Amino acid sequence: MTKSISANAFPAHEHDHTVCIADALDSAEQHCVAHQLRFTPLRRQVLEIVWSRHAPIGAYEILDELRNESRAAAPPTVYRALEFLVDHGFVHKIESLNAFVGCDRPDSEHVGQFLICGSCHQVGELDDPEIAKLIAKKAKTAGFDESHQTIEVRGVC
Amino acid sequence: MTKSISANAFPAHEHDHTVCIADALDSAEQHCVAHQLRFTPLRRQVLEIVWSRHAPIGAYEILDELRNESRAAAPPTVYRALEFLVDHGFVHKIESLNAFVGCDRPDSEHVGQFLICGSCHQVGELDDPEIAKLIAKKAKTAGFDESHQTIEVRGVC
DNA sequence: TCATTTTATGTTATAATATTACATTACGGA
DNA sequence: TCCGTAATGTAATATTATAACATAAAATGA
Repeated sequence: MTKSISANAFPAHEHDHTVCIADALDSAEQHCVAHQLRFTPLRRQVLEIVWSRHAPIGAYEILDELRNESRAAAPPTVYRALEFLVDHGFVHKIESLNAFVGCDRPDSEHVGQFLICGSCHQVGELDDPEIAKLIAKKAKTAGFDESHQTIEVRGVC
Repeated sequence: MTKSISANAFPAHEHDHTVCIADALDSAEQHCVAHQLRFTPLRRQVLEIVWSRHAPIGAYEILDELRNESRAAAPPTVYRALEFLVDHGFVHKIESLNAFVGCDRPDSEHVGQFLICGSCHQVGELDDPEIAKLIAKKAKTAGFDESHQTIEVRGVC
């Protein structure tokens, strides 16, 4: 591993992004081996496309990329791969953008807490248990049994 | 006013919903008068449709309702009215559902914190400044200047 | 190994959500 | 009353997502 596992928030501007991609693919591969999941060429290819930047990417942009890379692809091709990747924590969906970002911590049971920069359009991930706990507590107080949180914060990084 | 202004979370099962609707329309009207906004018949009609239940309603369901009520309507009719209503805090968009719910506190500068029940499909609103502040603080620590929060919690009420 | 079953992908069509562009109408202020 | 602006009507289209069914590839187990 060439990279720390700390809360990433925003990637440094000068970081070597090829390393990001390689690490993310490696980590996904390892997770799949460990959990007997099939990390097929298509899934790998889609994950690589998602990781091509730190900004969210839409399903149809992914589709275009796949076709550029001369793979037969239609919307279900993309959405099925994304479903797998999201289910296993390799990718998060940003609901307020209908778009997807890579996640490099598939193992951790984290909820996504996203910082979406309106200026550079990158997305940082704040993975703060304190926030998650407070929300769960407040929800419980209101008589609500929480199962999943969506937290997306707009602003400027 | 026949209804308390406390954090509403989930409406009581036996509550008189016609009162909800009337109050919401009244409060919107008052707000519009106070702020010189035009609460047109269309906007009122759309707000009333949104308030017809405590569950989120999609734009095209609203469109169907408008047509049922024999008004000429097309998608932009609905989306423009919704834009006005959302901009002025009479309605919130639930991003993870692509649907809309009424809000009865247009004046307060609250972020929406939504509790979405997977069982009854109603949405409660948790309007907790402590949560908002904690998120703003954590974002700031990560070097992020927050301007808007989207918080949507799934679970069972 | 081969047959069987399951999982993944290919392919076509279509559903659901949202916006653009331009015409028309209604309103508010000089 | 006239003018400028804001709101609405209308047609077309863009964007996001899923359904349904066929084919292929992989895992399982005799």
